[in-house]
Amino acid sequence: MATAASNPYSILTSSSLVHGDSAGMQQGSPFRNPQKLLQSDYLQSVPSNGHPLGHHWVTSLGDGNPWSTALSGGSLDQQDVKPGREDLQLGAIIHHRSPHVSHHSPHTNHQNAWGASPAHNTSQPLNVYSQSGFSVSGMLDHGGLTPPPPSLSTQTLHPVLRDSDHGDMGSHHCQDHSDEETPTSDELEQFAKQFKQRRIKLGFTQADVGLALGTLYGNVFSQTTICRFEALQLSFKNMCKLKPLLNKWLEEADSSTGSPTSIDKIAAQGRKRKKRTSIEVSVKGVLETHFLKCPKPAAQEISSLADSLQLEKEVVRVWFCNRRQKEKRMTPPGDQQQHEVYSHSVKTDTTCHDL
DNA sequence: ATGCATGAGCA
DNA sequence: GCTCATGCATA
Repeated sequence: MATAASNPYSILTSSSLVHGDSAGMQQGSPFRNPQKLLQSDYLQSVPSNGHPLGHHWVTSLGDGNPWSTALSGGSLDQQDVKPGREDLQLGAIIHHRSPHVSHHSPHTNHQNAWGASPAHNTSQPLNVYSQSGFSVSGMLDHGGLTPPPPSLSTQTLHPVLRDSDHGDMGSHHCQDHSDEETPTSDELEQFAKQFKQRRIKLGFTQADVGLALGTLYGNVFSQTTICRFEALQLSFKNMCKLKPLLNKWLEEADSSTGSPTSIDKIAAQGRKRKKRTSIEVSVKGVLETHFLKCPKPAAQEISSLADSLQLEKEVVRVWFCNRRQKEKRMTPPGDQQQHEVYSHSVKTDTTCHDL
């Protein structure tokens, strides 16, 4: 059906012209308390952790072990630097907007869903921009926005789930932080919250920040990523990576307030993208059902599923990938409290034959 | 804000 | 083919 006949190259022009409108609506969501420490189902390979916690981080250790793969994979130290984006290296941080944004601090406290913070984890190989450490109290001097509530997260973090180095890759988690590397999950949560407040206060949209990061440090990020950061919808490692950058931006933005200037106009990307497939709700329901039964269907099963649903196999495959990924993040959309999710069998990750 | 998609790295 | 980071496109 839908082919990429539209305009793959969308030269967006107005994304930066908006007056923080997107920012205004972003905080509207009352949030969802990420309290579903679900997915204990596919933590098949966390047998000897010793801790019964069902945090998703644990599950990560099970099949993917982000700490290990990412560290060795190197996807952490460098992200793809769009070659065609240098043009936007203009002045990204220097466009101030109408300060119509007052404080609204939604502090919808959602306690960090990441109970497990690998305190030992990834000391980012990338540059650590952390030098001033983002003073919490120092940022309140503007509008008197209320500081984040005392995080009632008494559940602190678990000191490490267990070493991730199972002789897979060379040892490297030698985390000797000097200041604030490897923040705790709680710290990340607080930072994200404060970051959002400041950002809005300054009148920047998420997209602005993403662009600014590219201008300042060469790493462009999309509105999506900034959004997910603020919403804590990234992996712990990912959050750790972005935090220093965003922290730096905050400092820059704070010091350069009052420099109304050029808006940036970003160019588009050259990549052709498949038109987004819109899966019907009914079909989604079926997929969900299958997912609950088997989060990791075999290729064969995917095929049959795709066939019965009249979807491309690839679409189904990707759907499951995304679904799994979503489960690994926290703050699962639409869930307020934990519920006993699909926690049953599925120990046989590769062989779930049910349909 | 989020759903579907891409691509790198790994197994 | 999976995970993971990331983003275009869209609701």
